[in-house]
Amino acid sequence: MNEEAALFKALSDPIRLRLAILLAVRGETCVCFLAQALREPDSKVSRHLSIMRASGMVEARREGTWMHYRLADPRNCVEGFLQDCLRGCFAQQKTVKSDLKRLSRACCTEDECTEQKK
Amino acid sequence: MNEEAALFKALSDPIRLRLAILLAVRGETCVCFLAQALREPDSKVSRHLSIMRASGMVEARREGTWMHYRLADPRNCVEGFLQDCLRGCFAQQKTVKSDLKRLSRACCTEDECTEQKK
DNA sequence: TGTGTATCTGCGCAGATACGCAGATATGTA
DNA sequence: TACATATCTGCGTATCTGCGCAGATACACA
Repeated sequence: MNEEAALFKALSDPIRLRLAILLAVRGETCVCFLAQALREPDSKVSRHLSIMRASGMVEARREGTWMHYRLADPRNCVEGFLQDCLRGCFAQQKTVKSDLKRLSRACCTEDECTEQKK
Repeated sequence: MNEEAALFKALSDPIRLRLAILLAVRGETCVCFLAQALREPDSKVSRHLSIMRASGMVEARREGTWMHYRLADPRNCVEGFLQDCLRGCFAQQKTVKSDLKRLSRACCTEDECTEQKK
């Protein structure tokens, strides 16, 4: 029960919620792009991502100096519901739309953009 | 965005999560039965319920000395997802099963049981 | 080896949170 | 009015949280 509560706690901070939505909508993304999307300092974003990682909600993959974060595959019913919720409920949210726009712009001013988009 | 985060925060404490599940599964219930179901003191349960109420997630109705709490009707997509999650994901959870069993027992040792069950 | 970029972490502070306990409040009944 | 029941609230304390800042770490490349 504490583990489930920890999942909700991982989404209980506005910064973390925005990060989770971006990862849910856009898929794997590296820290610096997320920081630009949210217009928050790297260190703050990094710290929140590590909190989310500790809850098991996100996973990370290193590629050179970049760390790519993504939502982990749902391990149970609750995580499935939450990810559907992140993807389905927030697209029209004003803050989220701005975040997504800045994320696209950040990615596309970088060389690895094409690679980033697969 | 802060309002949505507040919803997750309301479920980020194990006591509140258990309360929300009971309300989702069993419907309107009064404080003393919830306290017996969780085996926690009334004052603690009452305080957590008031936190949930402040987030808009639950509503209360007074009937004599009893206060009946229930999940509020979903006001948006997120609240809908969360309530479906509460109802759908936790039924088999060990703690939840115990809570539900104690809740049934508590209701049925009281005169207003029949009324409680409608 | 040294330099630069991206990311993470230790620290101290301010404010939030959860707790138990005692007492206050609201209501019903006599 | 007085008393009982159910619920809520104020208080003090311990713990947790989020923050900015500075510096540490990890990696690529020369």
